[in-house]
Amino acid sequence: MARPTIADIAQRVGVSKGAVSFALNGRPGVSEATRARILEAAREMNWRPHSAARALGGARAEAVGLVIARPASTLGVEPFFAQLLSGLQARLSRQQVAMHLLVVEDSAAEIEVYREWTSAHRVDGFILVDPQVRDPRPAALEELGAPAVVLGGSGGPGPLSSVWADDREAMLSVVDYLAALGHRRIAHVAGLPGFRHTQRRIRALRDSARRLGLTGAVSLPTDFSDAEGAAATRTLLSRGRAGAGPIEAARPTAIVYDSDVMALAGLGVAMEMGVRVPDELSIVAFDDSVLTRVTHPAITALSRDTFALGGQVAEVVLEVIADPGTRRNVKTATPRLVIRGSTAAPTKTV
Amino acid sequence: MARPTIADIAQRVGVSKGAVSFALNGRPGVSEATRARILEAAREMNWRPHSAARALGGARAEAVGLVIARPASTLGVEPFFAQLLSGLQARLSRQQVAMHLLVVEDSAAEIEVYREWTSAHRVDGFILVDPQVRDPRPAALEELGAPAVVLGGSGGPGPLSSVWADDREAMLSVVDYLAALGHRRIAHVAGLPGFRHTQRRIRALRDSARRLGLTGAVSLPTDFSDAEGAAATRTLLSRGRAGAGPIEAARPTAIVYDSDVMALAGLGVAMEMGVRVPDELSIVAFDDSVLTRVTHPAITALSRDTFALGGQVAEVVLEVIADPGTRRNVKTATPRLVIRGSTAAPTKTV
DNA sequence: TTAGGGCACTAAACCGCTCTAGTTGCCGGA
DNA sequence: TCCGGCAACTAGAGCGGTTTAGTGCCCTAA
Repeated sequence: MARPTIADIAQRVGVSKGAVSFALNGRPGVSEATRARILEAAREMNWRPHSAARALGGARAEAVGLVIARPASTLGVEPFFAQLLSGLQARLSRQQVAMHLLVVEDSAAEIEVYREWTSAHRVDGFILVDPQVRDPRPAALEELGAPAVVLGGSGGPGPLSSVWADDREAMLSVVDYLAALGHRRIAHVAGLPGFRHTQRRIRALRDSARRLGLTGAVSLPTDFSDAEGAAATRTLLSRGRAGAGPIEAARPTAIVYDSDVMALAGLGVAMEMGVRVPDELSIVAFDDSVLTRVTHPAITALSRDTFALGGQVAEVVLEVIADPGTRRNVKTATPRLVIRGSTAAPTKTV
Repeated sequence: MARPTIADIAQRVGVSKGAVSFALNGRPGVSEATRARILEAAREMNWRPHSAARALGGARAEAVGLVIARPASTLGVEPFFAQLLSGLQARLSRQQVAMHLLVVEDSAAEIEVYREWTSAHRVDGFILVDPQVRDPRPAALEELGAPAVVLGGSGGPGPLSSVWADDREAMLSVVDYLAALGHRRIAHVAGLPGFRHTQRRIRALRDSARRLGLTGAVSLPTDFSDAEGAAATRTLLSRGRAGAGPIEAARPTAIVYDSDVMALAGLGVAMEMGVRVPDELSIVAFDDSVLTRVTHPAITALSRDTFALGGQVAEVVLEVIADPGTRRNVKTATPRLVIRGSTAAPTKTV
């Protein structure tokens, strides 16, 4: 038999479809003896449920959706995403919940996919990543009534659950640390300016600089690619070369990078330009991974357990799916600064 | 209205469900005027197809399945996987085909998931990764009649399509290169011994060593983790320290690593042990990524376009799904050796 | 004039499962 | 003895589509 259905089982055991359904789902309505016979027959016939048929009846899809609006090519570069995915999987697969994954062009396409997957009962909930400054997606998800959790959501208003880290506090800890070492000119190679967390970091740096009286604290936005990270570094390190620019345009003694990949690229540029790290330039990465640990010097980084983060996100999305009424707002541990060889007190040459 | 169905559309336009179905699927059977009215109504009512309902009727799921039997925690470490995923996505999303992703414990669980997803019409085909030496999975997929492509399949017998690279040739090119530099003692920190490609590489090294008359060519299997890579390196570099071991046990002058992560770990160990790279030890990675490019010295590596590889795999799986009769056996470009700073002629100290 | 064919469309079965509204048979109590 | 109640089970509608077997109707050609 191609694929046995409950009707086949019913026929074989000599009961009705309904009885088989009850038995297979552990529902009352059949005697234990009959249930045993049905289960045995199902096992023998190698029966598997047809989730599409169940979905039609309104059951769970046992899957969560993750739609990413980034060029697919950048996904593989960021260890962050892979780690996150791993963490998600680790938690989800414990309940045999799969992940439906799609990479799209932009937010509009992303919303359309939300629509389709929701109408089609293809997933039970969504994980929304890369929250933006004026982000149309949360409203769209609300309208659809789809359970969802925002990763990196600031925990602002709106009924969506979120899991987020305190970027502001993290940035402050970096600046404090660098300032304590004696750095006065701190630059920031930021990520995409449309991202919420990029904004939060930029603002934190600016505030912190004002408070500490640092001059020339500057944030350069990029697209997160190693290419733009390198370019930004080149720009920064070329400053004040010819000597007499204003103080703001003097070469920074420390650079904070919004991702490990960019920090790495920056380190490469520094070496290439003959700028010694950490003597002439301190480097801090706003994300930790294998990458930062294996370079020489190893890169001081804000470290967090991205794998665990994935697990937390999965946990919350499962909760929200189980009980759509709940709203969780989980603040994860603030990334901890791990001091490595790429940072030191600036030498007093300039 | 919560979610409009074709019945709602039919009622509104004043035609039958069948007519609506024909119109929405571009099938003949309705006049152009009616079709236009139906499409307009569908648009206005914000109708979306219900894929579960379609799946019940036997239609495509517009998704491919990827089940990975590895600890989820290792996924994030290997840039390879992320890159592959990106490449897959890039190709699949062009046709709005999603990916159904699940991480499981072992091959048995993997096969069970194949069963379930196939019976449930959840996916249209599978991508099978990490082919093993005596692998039960291809047979299981054949039995299920599920379209599938094996990534890294040797293109052996069996009706499954495959996409693979010539590991043997690649390994030969590495050994030839190292031998030409003057290396005689070449070690190999291999991956999981159960993997086909690990076996091919081990065999290629052994054959090559015999042909070139190299002594003490040895392969140490690992689990691909940086921890085991480091441990293997430590073992190798500790050899011949006290002096008078047999030649086979002397310290190698070159180590080939089966992954970039392990090569990185190995480089770290060498530095830590005070073994200078490349003077005292040459290092080659059997996989290229950001990782190998950013270290100092940068690591000589067998480079291939993993992103493109993902695209090829996606292409083949889409083909096989479109026409289950076809069997493609795509040999990808052999990884090309990119010479960087981690390899040099051995110094004649030993 | 009429048979025949094609077009536009309808009615209803069907996919596999769930779930509600019965129906049957048995048991205990009045 | 009869009836109510309950457990065990059945019948069948329904989920949202697709698809097949019609059904009129109009046009054309003999």
